[in-house]
Amino acid sequence: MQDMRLQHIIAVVKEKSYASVEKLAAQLNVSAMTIRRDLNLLCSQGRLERCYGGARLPSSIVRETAYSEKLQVHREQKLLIARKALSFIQSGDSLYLDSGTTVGALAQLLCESQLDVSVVTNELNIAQLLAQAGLSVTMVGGTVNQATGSVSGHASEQFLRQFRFSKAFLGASSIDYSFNTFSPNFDKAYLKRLAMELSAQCYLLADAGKFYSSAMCLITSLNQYAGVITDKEFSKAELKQLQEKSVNIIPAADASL
Amino acid sequence: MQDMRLQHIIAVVKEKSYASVEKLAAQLNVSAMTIRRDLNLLCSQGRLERCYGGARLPSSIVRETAYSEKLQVHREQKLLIARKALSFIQSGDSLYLDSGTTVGALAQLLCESQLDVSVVTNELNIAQLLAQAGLSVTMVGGTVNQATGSVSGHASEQFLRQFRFSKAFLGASSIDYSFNTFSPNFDKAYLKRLAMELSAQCYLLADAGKFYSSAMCLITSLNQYAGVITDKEFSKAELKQLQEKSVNIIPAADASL
DNA sequence: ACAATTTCGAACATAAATTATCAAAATTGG
DNA sequence: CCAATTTTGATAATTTATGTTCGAAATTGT
Repeated sequence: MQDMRLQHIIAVVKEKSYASVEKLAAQLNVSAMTIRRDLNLLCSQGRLERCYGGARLPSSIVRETAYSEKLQVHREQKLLIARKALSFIQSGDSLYLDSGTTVGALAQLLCESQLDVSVVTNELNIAQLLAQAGLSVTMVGGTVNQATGSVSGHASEQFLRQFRFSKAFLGASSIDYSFNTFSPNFDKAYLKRLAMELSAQCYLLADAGKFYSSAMCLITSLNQYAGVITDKEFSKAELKQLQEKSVNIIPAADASL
Repeated sequence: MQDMRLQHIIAVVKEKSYASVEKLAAQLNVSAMTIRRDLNLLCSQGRLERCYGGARLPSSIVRETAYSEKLQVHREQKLLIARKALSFIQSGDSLYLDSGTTVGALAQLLCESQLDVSVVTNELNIAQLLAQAGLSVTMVGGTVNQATGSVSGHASEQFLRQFRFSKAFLGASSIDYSFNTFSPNFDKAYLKRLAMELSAQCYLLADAGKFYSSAMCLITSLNQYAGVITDKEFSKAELKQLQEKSVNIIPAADASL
């Protein structure tokens, strides 16, 4: 039943570019609480944006999200994931940090930590952040992507092959029902695969919203990562499936705090 | 509901380039206090600028990065030099933009221009700026320098050799009495020389303050540049000397304005 | 420079929306 | 059909948004 509701909500928001909790609750004959849960779900999937009293279309278009602003979205989850990831890093590691806001959060924590590591990254913001903090950073060369400020392409691949890493921390734009990771961009997907080849261990950082959707380009399957660090809570059925595919899920929120 | 209000306010300000607290309060059926709170919020986000009794469009669309702040020092001179440099660029050029604030000013102007050029740069800020403006940008890979946010080193040299440029715009930290250019860093000096080798024409951008001091590492002599764009006013004796050494000085401030 | 006027922002009060929590209802899998 | 899980609804506690008042600060006119 809730599937219908979600569809309806999306439709309404798309048409009117805004919908209030109250009206949706009346239209759909459910309580406001249920609508809020739906909106929060859709928001976490990036399908719309939440605001006090309702929801509106995601304003992702062109809106100049400064990097630090962008980090604010789902900041708690991302930080939780990043904190967990940080616990896998030791002084002396040679790291590859992929592009993306969750990995960006990890970079921030890395700055504040006293860890002595060498970092290679393909994202301009991350390179800048870490360099300012005095860490040893190498920027991957290549074609700069307008939207994300990351580099990719043939030149990047060639450049990256000169390195080897003890650990890589990667993002992905989505994860489908068969537990494969995806990126919307072929060059980026390839670069991620390459980084995985060059790393002794690699970890996927994925917030709950990344699950169960897919993008154009396949990266790899979840069991290729040494660990998948996520804040998503899995049902028993899901956990069983994941175990069958020998995927190593590392919950972001637990013990270490 | 305040989300809608913010949208409306932005729209009004964009259209009329100014909106008063009073009128907005009347239009939107809320108290003046609420409008003030909204305006202050939008102002803190840099989406508009506050003024007594209302708000107006932000004066510069350029964002408040630490970078563009840095450009403020000697901003007029740098912009004058950059504007002159811009006049040498045509659509179709393949450019190398060196690191440094004066070249950074050129990058800003390049963003605002409608020129269709391909750019390779070794500075993170410049890469980001140009990419956001939708230009075709390639970032040079390599070790990131903590202070400047530029890359250099062996990996950068190797990377750069893959390219050829129609024009290069370079900075220098100082110029001595014998009209040689200098950099405080060996790797950077080498990278600049390399960029010059790979470019059909190269221009030095140097504000008046750069003259008559020296740094550790020699780059090259002034006559190796196709042109030296500067705001410095030379004496007749100096001009004679420069002419003897066949240095092509291009005054930043003149005619074209 | 001074006073009159307007605008501003802090503090409080109130209303609305949200979250957290728990129990009831619906759904699912055997 | 029953037990286990998930979804939903109701309530209280919390957070957020808005309006009002009033003294301080800015602007204007003289």
